[in-house]
Amino acid sequence: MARIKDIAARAGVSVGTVDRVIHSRGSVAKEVEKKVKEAIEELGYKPNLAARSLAKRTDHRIAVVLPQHTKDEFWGNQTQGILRALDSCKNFGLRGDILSFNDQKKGELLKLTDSIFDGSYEALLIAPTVTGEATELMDRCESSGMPYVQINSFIERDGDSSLGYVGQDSYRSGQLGAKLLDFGISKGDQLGLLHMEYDVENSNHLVDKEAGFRNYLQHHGHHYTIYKRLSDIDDLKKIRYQINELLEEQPKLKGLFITTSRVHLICETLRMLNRDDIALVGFDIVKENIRALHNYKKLFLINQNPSLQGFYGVMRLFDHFLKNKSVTETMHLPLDIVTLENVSNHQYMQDRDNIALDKNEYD
Amino acid sequence: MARIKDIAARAGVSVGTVDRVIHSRGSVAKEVEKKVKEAIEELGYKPNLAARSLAKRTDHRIAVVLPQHTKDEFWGNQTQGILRALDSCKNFGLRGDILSFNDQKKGELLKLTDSIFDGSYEALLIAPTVTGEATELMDRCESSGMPYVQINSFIERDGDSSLGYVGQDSYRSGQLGAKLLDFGISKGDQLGLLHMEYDVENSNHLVDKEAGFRNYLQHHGHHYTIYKRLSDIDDLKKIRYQINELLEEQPKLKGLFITTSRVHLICETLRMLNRDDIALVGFDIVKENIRALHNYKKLFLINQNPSLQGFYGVMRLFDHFLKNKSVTETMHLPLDIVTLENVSNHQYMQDRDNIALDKNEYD
DNA sequence: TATGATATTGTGTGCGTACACACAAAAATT
DNA sequence: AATTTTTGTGTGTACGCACACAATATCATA
Repeated sequence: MARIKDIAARAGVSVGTVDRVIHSRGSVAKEVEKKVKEAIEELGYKPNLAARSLAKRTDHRIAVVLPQHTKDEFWGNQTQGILRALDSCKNFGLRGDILSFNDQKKGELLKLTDSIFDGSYEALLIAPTVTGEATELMDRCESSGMPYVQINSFIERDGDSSLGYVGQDSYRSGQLGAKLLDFGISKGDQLGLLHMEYDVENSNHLVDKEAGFRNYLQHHGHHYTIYKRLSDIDDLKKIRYQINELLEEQPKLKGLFITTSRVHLICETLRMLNRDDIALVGFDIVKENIRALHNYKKLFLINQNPSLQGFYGVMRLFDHFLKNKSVTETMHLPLDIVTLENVSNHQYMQDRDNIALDKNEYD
Repeated sequence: MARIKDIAARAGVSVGTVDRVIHSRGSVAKEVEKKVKEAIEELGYKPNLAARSLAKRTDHRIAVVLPQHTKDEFWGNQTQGILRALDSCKNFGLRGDILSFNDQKKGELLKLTDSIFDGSYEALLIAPTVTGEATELMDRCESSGMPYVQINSFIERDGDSSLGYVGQDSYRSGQLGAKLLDFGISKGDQLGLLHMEYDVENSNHLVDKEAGFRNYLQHHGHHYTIYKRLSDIDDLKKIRYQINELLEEQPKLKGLFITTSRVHLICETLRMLNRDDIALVGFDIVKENIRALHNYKKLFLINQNPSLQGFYGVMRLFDHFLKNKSVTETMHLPLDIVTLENVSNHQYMQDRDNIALDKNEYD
């Protein structure tokens, strides 16, 4: 393994010069720089990350901005992945704080602005679920030259500070849901899509899911599909009432695509109505949905790998700071189809994205 | 972050003594050892891996034993994952060589014995597809105290040197295939299982897949299922002949579970026979199967995450050597259901298990 | 030619750990 | 009592790199 010292010898200069070339610190004569770069090339030099992070005196601190978790699920999978990645990076000079905000209230995200930009952070990892406010934050990043990575939701923008997006491909998840339901029903049966969220228009991912769903069905001869929003999405009785109405109107309905993790409520409802012949596709491996998998045979969950989103999001910043490598491409994580038969493996993976990250001998 | 030096100060000893305690090198008075351990506890000391691997003069070398790849797919996904993991570990003192063997011929695996045990390797990562010979190798590991990790196939054994298994859960994949097919057919339709491999009995994973498949169907009222082995699995004409025969015998057959990656041959056959109404479930994201996804609508692939198997297998050895942490539990990777709609994400992931492992600035 | 300014290059130190070695004190042996 | 041996402990160096600083070369100007 070639070291800086070897490069220096090869190029006939000192390690200091090589260092300046590697880090573009300037003050190097052009022909010398060329010689050094050739030496680097010829010897196939790759910096030793262990040594590099050891030699760096200062940590890189990043602010992680996430929506608050609901009480009953305090450690969201997203957070888990982030914490694990941070844990594995801490020996290599990357540290992060999680700043959470209430995404149901306006203005809560922007309240974090001061903390984020008070000088203690070098980068931002953000789940921009609240489009407007998140955009403001990212603009501020641009103007102050602070790199940022988006996870979970994506707001298209092209600034120099952007380090891209790591997250799900909602459009494809819509297609996937359509394919599954299409596969599971018989000729002549009808399909439907159900939004269970308050503010659908302002949630990019819901809009995209619907678009993907429509796209698939249009290309596969389903022209009479039902698209609906539940007005009340928490109260089981009201849900039952609405669903019952829907089923009476649409006797041929045999498959429903629920665009959020609330699908377990529909499982419960349909079981009460004795209509568990209806195939369901919903989202996310959460407690209630896992339970639903046990009770409801025709249920598939699409898992968006939340913990990997967090994990790779952090890793992108790791690459940026520790490897001098800035990835900006979109990284779409796999969409997993989860059933009772494979849910255990997925749970396991969510617990431990990387065994290398596990607590070590002195934990 | 507490360092060894801090522990030493706290315990009133020198760093050398702390080092001896941490690594159980002996020559430490009992009461001193206790004091040091307390200090470690109180300060929450965690070794700095960067410094550790930098200070270690010697690399840990591991032998990776894999079946040869076929010509047209030289870099198996398995190998990819392993190479990536090795690449990311090389700065941290873990190196490995891949030793491959022809698993179609008897005795080929054992020919590697001398190379493995010639003293250049400290550990073994093995895909024990050939049960008998692999067992012999692992026994040798036990008697020489060399740790080993199994990937891909699992041979149950309990020796002190075993670092467990990282791989698929074949039984569950059989259940999963059954569930999918069951979901996709109508009442009264028939299902079947097709082995496309020469030596089914000696392939644990095929036996397990069949068992899982049977299990699911038995519990869901399918009592007339067809189980079959193709005698010729390479020649398309002969396959067509056999399949044609099968379909004539079983007019109600509407779904087939293919236990190997050769499912694309069945797709082709069924298309020629104009019978693409038959739902198919097969294994693995290989070129031919990806193509098949485009041509054959009712096809699902089960992905066993081969590259993650390799990745985590190596990481286990990383933990063992660099973190003094030995995991021995079985790690079953997620079984992904892959369709045309989500295959791109999976391909992407196979290309880059971890962006942290990507080639860096001087590649 | 001397002087200073600037551009370029070299040197030294420390990051946290592992490990070889030196050394002192205590114990065992003569 | 003198010696060897054992046991316990501390010290110093190196790993590869980043960075501060020292040193030297180059050049324009007086």
